[in-house]
Amino acid sequence: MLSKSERTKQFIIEKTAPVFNTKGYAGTSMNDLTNATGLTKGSIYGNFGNKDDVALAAFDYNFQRVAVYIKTKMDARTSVIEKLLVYPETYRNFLKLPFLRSGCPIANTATEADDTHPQLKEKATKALQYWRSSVERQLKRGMETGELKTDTNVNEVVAVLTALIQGGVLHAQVSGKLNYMNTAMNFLERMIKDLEN
Amino acid sequence: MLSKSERTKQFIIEKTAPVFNTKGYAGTSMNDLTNATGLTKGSIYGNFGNKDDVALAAFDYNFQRVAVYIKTKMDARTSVIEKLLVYPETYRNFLKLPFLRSGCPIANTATEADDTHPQLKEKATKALQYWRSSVERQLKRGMETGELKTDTNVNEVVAVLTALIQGGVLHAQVSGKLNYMNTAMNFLERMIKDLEN
DNA sequence: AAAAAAATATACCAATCGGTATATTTTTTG
DNA sequence: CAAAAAATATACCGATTGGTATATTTTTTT
Repeated sequence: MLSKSERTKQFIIEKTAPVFNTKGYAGTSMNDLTNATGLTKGSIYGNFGNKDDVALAAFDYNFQRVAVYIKTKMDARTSVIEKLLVYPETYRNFLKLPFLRSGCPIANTATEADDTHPQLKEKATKALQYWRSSVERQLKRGMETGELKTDTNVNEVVAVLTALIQGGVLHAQVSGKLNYMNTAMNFLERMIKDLEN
Repeated sequence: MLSKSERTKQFIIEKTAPVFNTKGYAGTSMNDLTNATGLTKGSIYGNFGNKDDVALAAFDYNFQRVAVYIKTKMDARTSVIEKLLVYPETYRNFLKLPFLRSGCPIANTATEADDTHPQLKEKATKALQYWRSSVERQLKRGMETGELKTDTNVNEVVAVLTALIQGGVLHAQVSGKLNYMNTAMNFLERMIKDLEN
């Protein structure tokens, strides 16, 4: 069984992660953290060294939730194209997913922490790298098995897929409307289906 | 001639705009503003009602600089396709442009001010609308003159163009590398050229 | 159940936050 | 060049910031 402190630590992360993703690192105060958890400052500082540590753990949690959600859906499918189609399907309805409602953790962290918080920025960098290499792996595997066209421009597909999603999320957040996201995802869907050999 | 206060007001905006775009609204303090301008707090509050007012004016300034830059380059060209190609050309080298170095004002504002600062969010919304309708107008004009294919999916081109740019800027910021941005811009360039009738 | 250890709450700290009243300087007007 | 007006600087305000020392409670061990 997990120790009390480990459970509380996890509890703090789960409760504060959405706050960090919504209000940003600089915009989230210790007061926000005590409100979100119902715990006192002393308790939070008993489990984390400082606010930074909570923010870093919260980012990992936020990113993992997205990553696990995508991976689970992909694992239930066989062909590479069907697996890749998880992306447009997911982000079409991203407002319905609680861990994506307040935006992509990578994008939110990247724009804020760019010059202000190096540790958070590095986490965002690693997360983006993970995402890209994950898509890249799928594409290469599909080319090896003969499912995808042999002349597939891997780098381009990766760049366009990720950029379309990030851009789409951003536009949906700003405009409050999903139609532009849907249009972008329609395009992405066709692009993915067009990879078939 | 501009009054002293009007000149100072402009001076404050110019000096603080990059700070807001880099550190974000919540991350920028009055102290940052006095440092950036060399003026005292009293002077800044003599020209602006509060910090919000400076931030809002700074956003307008940041966005206008990008908009004017793009428009100027476009006005020097005749065909719609050449005009649209200003986008990939510009964002390929966005790190060299001082007003784009710290990222797209819309993206930076959108991710931060989403739930925290309604006035800034509205400005970002308006700016994005302006951008989209500007691209849309070009496309429609191109279709009318017969320069572009008559079956051009206007909404889709607008959504993909803007999303690719926003996503590309974000990725470049996070990774510190321009290669993914360049790949995305290669794709965008081909897409634009492919609109020709 | 008692003792030891760990986790949480309370009460505080100095520093910084945005903002303001007032004094001083600079600009404009007569 | 004075006087009036406007702009800027100084010195302060209460509130909030992240953080900590210590007291209290809860959990774990014996």
